[in-house]
Amino acid sequence: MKEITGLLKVLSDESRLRALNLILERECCVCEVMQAMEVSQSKASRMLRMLYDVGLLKLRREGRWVLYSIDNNQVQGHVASILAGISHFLKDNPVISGDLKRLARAERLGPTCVVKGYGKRLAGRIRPLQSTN
Amino acid sequence: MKEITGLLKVLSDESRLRALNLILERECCVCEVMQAMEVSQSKASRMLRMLYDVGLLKLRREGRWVLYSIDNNQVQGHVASILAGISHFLKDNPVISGDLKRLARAERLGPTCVVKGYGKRLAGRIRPLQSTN
DNA sequence: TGCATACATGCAGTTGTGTGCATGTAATAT
DNA sequence: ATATTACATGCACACAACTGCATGTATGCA
Repeated sequence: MKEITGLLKVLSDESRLRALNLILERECCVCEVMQAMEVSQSKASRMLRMLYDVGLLKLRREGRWVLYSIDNNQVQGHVASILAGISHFLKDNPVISGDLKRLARAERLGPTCVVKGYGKRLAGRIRPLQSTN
Repeated sequence: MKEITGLLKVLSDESRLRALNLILERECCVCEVMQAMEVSQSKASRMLRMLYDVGLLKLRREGRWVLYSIDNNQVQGHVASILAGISHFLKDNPVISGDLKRLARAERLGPTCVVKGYGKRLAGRIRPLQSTN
């Protein structure tokens, strides 16, 4: 029972749905998601972690990067049909389209890619362009 | 976007999923749901109302009763496949089975059916057997 | 070995959610 | 009309969720 309610709870957040949609497009690292969605690094990391925790994503390390992708061993049967049902609501949505457009331009350069040329830690300083959500 | 997140948010609560499952079994009034789930009248009313508000249920009045049932005009296509996916997680669940068993014994007698013989208002006094959830 | 980078996470503040209690509303019966 | 019944809802409180900030951890490079 907690299995399904936990899954639905994670999926019932717009930001996490947007993040999931990016991963459905292709494997992503955290910094690509934060660029595509224009959110803070900690938020991007947490969204992916929550999707991972309910078994939707798997991860692999590649150098300094952590790459998240759909865990097709887990996303099967009923879970897959739920996701399929959800993803149809995301088609033709301007927010989703914008995310995908920015993802195409995103570079795997980490949190500092948005504000370059600083010698100091910046991860916490990258702010979402709109503060809501 | 709010359409799908709102739907998932309503579905991400165990109690509401149990209530939905009862309505999937058959049309129910509020007092039948409260008996089957052993919850308070206000909680039963609110759960059904929330399922109604996101378009999963329709209602009709019959005398003093308000009967909720699946709104098959709305529950189609992607929404239907999401519900189908969810309902598979509910099969063979002891809580769900208990709800259905009590629903079979439930009578359409209103909130007072559990504690009979009182001359005074009782609706607010019917308490869930377990206070959790 | 020290530093930079990519990601994770503890903490705190704000906001949202779930629920009981009490009461309101609408329909029916006497 | 008045009382009773079935359901709805305002209010308050407790608890959970979301997120920014600051910092921790792990990997790679010079």
